[in-house]
Amino acid sequence: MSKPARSDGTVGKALEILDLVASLGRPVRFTELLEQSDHPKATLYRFLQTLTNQNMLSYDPDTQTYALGVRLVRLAHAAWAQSSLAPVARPFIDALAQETGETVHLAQMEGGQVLYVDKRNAANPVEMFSQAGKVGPGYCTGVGKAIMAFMPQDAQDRALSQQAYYAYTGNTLSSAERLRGELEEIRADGISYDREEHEPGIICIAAPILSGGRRVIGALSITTTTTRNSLDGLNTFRPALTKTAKAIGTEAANWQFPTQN
Amino acid sequence: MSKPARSDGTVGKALEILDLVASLGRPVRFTELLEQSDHPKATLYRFLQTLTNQNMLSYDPDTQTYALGVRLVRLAHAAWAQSSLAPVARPFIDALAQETGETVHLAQMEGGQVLYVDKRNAANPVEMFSQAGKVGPGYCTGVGKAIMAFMPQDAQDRALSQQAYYAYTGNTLSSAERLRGELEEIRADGISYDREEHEPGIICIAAPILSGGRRVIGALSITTTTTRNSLDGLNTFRPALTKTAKAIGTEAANWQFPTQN
DNA sequence: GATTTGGTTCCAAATATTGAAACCAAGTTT
DNA sequence: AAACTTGGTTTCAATATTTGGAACCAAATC
Repeated sequence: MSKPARSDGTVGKALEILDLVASLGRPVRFTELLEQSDHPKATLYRFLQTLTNQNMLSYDPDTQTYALGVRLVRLAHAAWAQSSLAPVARPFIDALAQETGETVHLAQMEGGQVLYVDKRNAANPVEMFSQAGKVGPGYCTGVGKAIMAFMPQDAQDRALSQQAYYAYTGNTLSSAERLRGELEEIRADGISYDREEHEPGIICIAAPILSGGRRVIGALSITTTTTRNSLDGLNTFRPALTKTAKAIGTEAANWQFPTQN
Repeated sequence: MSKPARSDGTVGKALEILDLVASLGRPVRFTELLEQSDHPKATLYRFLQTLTNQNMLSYDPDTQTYALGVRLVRLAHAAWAQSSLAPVARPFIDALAQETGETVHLAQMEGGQVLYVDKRNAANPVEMFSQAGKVGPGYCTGVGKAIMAFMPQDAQDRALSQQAYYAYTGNTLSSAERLRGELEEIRADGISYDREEHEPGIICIAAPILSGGRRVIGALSITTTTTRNSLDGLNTFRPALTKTAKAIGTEAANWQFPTQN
């Protein structure tokens, strides 16, 4: 603690409160928030008022609780649709899932965490809103490592410092040094693996998506279980995976919004 | 224009900018935003900085454009998951779609507009993130009218004044007075219809969802086309629809977050 | 009837926002 | 090549907002 945490004025504080509500994962009472946030009563109260007015929060008078508001859903829909990554990648992901018969993830990174923006499961063809938007740790997932490996130095340093390095399994890379070492290899190789580092029995192979072949904007992974398949088995998907990732990267770079001049 | 529009201080202005970016529907240049927003250069610049810092916007250095950021997607996921409506309604919607063989929508209202939070199509079993989050007009959709009909007076008045009353079709209710009249009937009857008021050939039957039988928190609709079915045909679904809506309403009211005491 | 708990309002002091204007870097035009 | 755009960033004093301690209110509890 005691991190000044570049706090971006009033707007930053308001968003912090949204995150707080989100992190609790359920509708919350005023007092509960008061305990968590270090704002005085009056201040918190006004933020809550404002955010509720703005439909960023909703207030349920029956239970006297605050929850995240519908405006977020609307904005997120727009975000998804106007991103150059997710909509562009969609058909490619479909194809890859089809071809491999395994689960495919598309992820971006936010604040050191991995954010899954799309997912395709060979079994049920389309995944649902309630799935996209999930977050996961960066340091022990295939997509997280793939993205970090290709970040510019300063961003990578920041990301490395934001990891928790909790050892989920015996294979988890549990220090910044070890992770940094692996990132170098990944950068050289162009591929990352999750060797049961996050969950026992779950393995994956991932590749970064480089916009125009240069700037990393996300990652693509093929996930399976050790009972279904193996790392060697995943390796047979490598050509398809890298080809798809590259295709998405060029497509995303070229994706100019329709109204260009 | 010239509407003071209860502007909730700095936070409100920042969110206004997010909406602006969202409304343009594609990545936008600084100057473009400058023209649209009535902020001076320096002010807009700082807002953009802040929002980008906060991952509410993303900046693409290649194209020099701003787009909505990934943090929104993460927050929206949480919003969806912690809402007492959408997750609770899910299995009911599945069942209703199954039973009727028609398309089922679940909607809430935000700022006079209808926001679709879930959708189930008999044909493709699950609908996708890119679909949930869409918005539509309130005054000429079944769900919109169902929700407004059951709002408390002051909220209804506000909603009525927020409608555009553009006549999409010959059947569109194109004035607040006519709409108000219909809302009364809907309130008495407990059911609303869309009689090709928004799109020719598209009809629907909708029912409000009342939390604990009192407070309206959304609406449920069964949609079809005039070629597939008819208003009379839709009416045969009425019992199933109202039963489902009522079931969701009680369930949502009882839905106390797990960690209760 | 007194006391606690949960929420809302007041107001002066502290702080953040504001925007005109200056500035800078790249491209264009002349 | 000099002058002039266009697009973006920074400065700084004036101004408007936010801040939070404390008072206040209502409802539930002792």
